[in-house]
Amino acid sequence: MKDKGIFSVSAFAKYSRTTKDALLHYDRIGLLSPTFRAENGYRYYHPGQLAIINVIRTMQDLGLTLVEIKEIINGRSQDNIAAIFTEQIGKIDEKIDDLYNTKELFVTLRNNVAIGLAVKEKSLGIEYVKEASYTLGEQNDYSKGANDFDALNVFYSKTQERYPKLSLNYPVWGYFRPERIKKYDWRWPDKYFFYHPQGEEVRPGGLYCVGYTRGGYGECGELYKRSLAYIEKNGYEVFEGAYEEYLLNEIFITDEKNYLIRLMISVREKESPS
Amino acid sequence: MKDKGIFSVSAFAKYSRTTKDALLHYDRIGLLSPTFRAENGYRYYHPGQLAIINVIRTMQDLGLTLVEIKEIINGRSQDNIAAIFTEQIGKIDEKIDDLYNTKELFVTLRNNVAIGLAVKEKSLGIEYVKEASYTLGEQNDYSKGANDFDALNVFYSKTQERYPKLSLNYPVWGYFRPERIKKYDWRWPDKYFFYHPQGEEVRPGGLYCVGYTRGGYGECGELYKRSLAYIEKNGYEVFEGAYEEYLLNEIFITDEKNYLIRLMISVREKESPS
DNA sequence: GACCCTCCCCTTAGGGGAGGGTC
DNA sequence: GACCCTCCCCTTAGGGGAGGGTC
Repeated sequence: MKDKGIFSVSAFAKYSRTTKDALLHYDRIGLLSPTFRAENGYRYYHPGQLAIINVIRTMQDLGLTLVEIKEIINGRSQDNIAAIFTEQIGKIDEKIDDLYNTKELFVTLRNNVAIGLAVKEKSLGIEYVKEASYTLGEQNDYSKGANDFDALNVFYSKTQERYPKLSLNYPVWGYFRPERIKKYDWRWPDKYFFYHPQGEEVRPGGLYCVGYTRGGYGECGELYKRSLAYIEKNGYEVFEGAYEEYLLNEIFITDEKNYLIRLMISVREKESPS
Repeated sequence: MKDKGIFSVSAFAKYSRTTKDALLHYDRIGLLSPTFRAENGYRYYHPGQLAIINVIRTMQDLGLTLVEIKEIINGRSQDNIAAIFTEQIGKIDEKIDDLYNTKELFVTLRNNVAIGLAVKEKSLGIEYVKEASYTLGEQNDYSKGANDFDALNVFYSKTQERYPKLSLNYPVWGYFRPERIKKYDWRWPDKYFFYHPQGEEVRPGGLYCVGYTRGGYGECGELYKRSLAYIEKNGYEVFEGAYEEYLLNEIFITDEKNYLIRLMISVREKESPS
């Protein structure tokens, strides 16, 4: 039965660049039924029905569900359709925005791996580090028995308030004030921070004692000690604070005692030689 | 039981910015189970498990399914994760691209509505029209009993070959050669075309007799006749061909006999006065 | 042999109860 | 009273058969 311009399911599927299953589904939910049914139950479509397929496809691109499309098709007019287009164009812009944000995160994370792979573990030395933009939290509050988990939660909440669209999957790292480093007190960070492209604070550039090691969260006491000894021995002193960063963390490494840690302690040359 | 750093389901859900239902689901499918279960069946989570939640969330952003995430988590290393990031960054770029294409289509369609609403129906006149980029198909082949549906199918296939990423939801319009217009033969278009930003052909700028009317596909014979009479009466003649465009089609209008049609016939001043 | 039909089961990532126990 | 548990049912847009008839 290949009458001119009359299609069976499969033929119409091919003609309209859909699948047979999709057409059966549309028929089932009453979105688009064949123009007539033969006595044996065979479905026959008219080529003009391609128009409806196009409408459906366009609406699907707009992100609407088949039920919504069905409603729209029975009641569409140039005005409400135009409104839908305007609305959806806005949504597309938002999605593009979100994708850019996600991409930035992934690029950041991937760069960390690259750094992690290039770095010599256990290496240690004084170097000049450029400034970088980041988001730095407020001083953590450990009173009333609060621990670092509570502090982290506070940091997350406040950061999300400041940057509602920012992914909280950026790795969070810890800042330590110079007083605490000098006192060998590096159990819990003073502030949390993370690097991300929209960061409005600036991690100062300058001289840092930069060292790497492997370990779990908070497990780099040995590296602190080595760094402080190195700083002392080479005629420097702790200056503005320390940044403890987990370049390869649980996202990349299974063994939670083997993350790659970078410790950067801000230093300056000692004024009066000891 | 609010031991320091031990969370019940709901507490851990809040801490990890998920929902209780999601955590139950993760437990069910073996993606993330509580560190221990009390004798009464209560689930208790350790704060360190937040790391896994972060991994899951990041991977979900990457577009992976929970099953894939489960596999990755048991076998992740900096190398394979880095590869996944690189791969997904590519996919994000593609998605952004697709969204831009969809957006362009929607903007085009919405602009058609705007034109449609602004236009005076039945208006007719000679005006200068700027050139525009579009994609023009080859001459349609109506031999061997082929009809316009077949021709359209050919046009779609070839266009998709040329522009694999182009949405075929752009409205397709018809071009008629001058000879056919003069012969009052405007049943089936000579070529199909559609306007879209990547179009590589150019619809020539110049003088056109531009008219509007309401009707179904192929139902603007009356407008052709009126236009030809107008052209004749005002000392012009048909020049390069005609463009028949359905500004408001089935996407916007339910009544298939009431689409808004624009007919543009290329004209020039007659050389020898009749 | 290729195509059509009608069941019927299956997939993702949870959300929403119901009914009964627990902090 | 608020929280926890275990079933159990539900959602999108079809895809994939099985079993039996039809061009």
